[in-house]
Amino acid sequence: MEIMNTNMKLNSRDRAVLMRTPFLSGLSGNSLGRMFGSMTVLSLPARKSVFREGEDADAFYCVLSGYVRLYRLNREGREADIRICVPGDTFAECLLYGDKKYPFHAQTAEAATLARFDAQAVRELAEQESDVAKAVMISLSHHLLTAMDCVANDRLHTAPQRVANYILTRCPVDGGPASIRLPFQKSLLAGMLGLAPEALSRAFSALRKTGVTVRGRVIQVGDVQALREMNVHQG
Amino acid sequence: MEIMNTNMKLNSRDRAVLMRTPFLSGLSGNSLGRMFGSMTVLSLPARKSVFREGEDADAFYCVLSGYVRLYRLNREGREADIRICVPGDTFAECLLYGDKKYPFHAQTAEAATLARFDAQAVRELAEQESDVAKAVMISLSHHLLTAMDCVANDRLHTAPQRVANYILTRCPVDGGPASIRLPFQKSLLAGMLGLAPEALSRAFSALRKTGVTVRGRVIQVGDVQALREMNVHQG
DNA sequence: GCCCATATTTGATCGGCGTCAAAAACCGCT
DNA sequence: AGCGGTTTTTGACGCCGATCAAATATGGGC
Repeated sequence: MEIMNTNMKLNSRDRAVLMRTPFLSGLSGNSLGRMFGSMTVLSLPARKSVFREGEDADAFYCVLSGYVRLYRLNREGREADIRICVPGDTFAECLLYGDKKYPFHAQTAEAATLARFDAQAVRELAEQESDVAKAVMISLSHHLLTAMDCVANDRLHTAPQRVANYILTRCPVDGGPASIRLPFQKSLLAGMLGLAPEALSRAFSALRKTGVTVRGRVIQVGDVQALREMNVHQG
Repeated sequence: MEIMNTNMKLNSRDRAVLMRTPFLSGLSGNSLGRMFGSMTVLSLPARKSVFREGEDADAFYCVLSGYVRLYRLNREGREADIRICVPGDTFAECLLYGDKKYPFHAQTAEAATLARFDAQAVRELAEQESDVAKAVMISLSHHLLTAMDCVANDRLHTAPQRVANYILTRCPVDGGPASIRLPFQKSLLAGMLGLAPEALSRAFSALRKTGVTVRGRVIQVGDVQALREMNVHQG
């Protein structure tokens, strides 16, 4: 069942996440206050819809904890993830100057806390305060780059390459061995990479010969540099 | 060979295209004048690089005539289109508040005329003039929605479905027969839809049984409504 | 530590699309 | 209208990844 705490006080962790987002980190005290004024906080259980495609788009969101899937359905009901939002991510700001309807579904992937910003209020604020407008532009730019990356990645790389890329983005930059822990279920990662869970699983086993071992959520990389080069020489 | 006419006078057609872009159409006279001040016009022959991935990003562009491909390469040199820019489109505004380097290659697909805007100048202008900031936000929002559409489309639809969708976006909304003319080569359309040219060709022939006939650049649709429904019922 | 619901892996199969090569159609030119 | 370079289509083939089903691993609660 749904739990929604409007005007709930933020706990310190959530508050820290919120202040660190590109959206709020650059704001003056005045703008910040007004942004908080247009904001409410909500907590949702896992697999709960935040909004559905086609609904009136009257707010955008920032993830404070948990994960949110943005996805679309085809006519047969199969779903494809467009983006996985992690703590600190904002989503659906594109509606600020875009459509009047949400162009995709949003659903929590686990229990999540979200900050909800009233679209109309922020739109007006952005017209008046250049630091808010700048925050919106930074955020939109970043998401646009990420989305274009995603298109290129889907079109250029095979499943093992995408997985290797993902691992590399979460590894310390130097070569040598590394160990990372996935912050969420593998099925969520699969969707993020545009793969079926089975394909992700097979991609992991294909990477075994490049020194990648997986146990549960823990991924061990024998040699980060070698993994990077595998991606250069073959698929 | 390259022809670049800095401060060239715009012809009336190009000027009309430029004024109709979301970028300039909403600006006050003052902002408009300053935008023009940071702008130069260039004409390029077909297949000429506009900029390369990794170069310093010091300008963004608006297509006045012709087409520009934004694409990326994988390690084997295969290219994947990220976006095809048509007259009226701006591209690479994401650099305004994003990276310092272009994140993809841009190349003319045929002879093209482009307006080039100095990034630093527009960045400063956007800080001062809220109508410029708004234009940037509108443009970024729109491109973000388009890019997300593209991801969803790639992940959800087969080649014939993507082609049908493309045709439908260029058809009059009512049912009944329609005839459209592709504004560019089929190979460009293929890249736009994330397909090899051969796959596009086969997709067209798969659509024949739904009443789509292709001769050269002319596409005839027997029944727009039927095409729309084909997309509902099966791939 | 054990149990159970859930997540993940593995196997088998199949369709879709990329690639290479060759034939055909197209388009701009004269 | 005919010509020639380019684009598109068609055929043959193979690989990648989706799907379905069944086996196995995982991890949270007791």
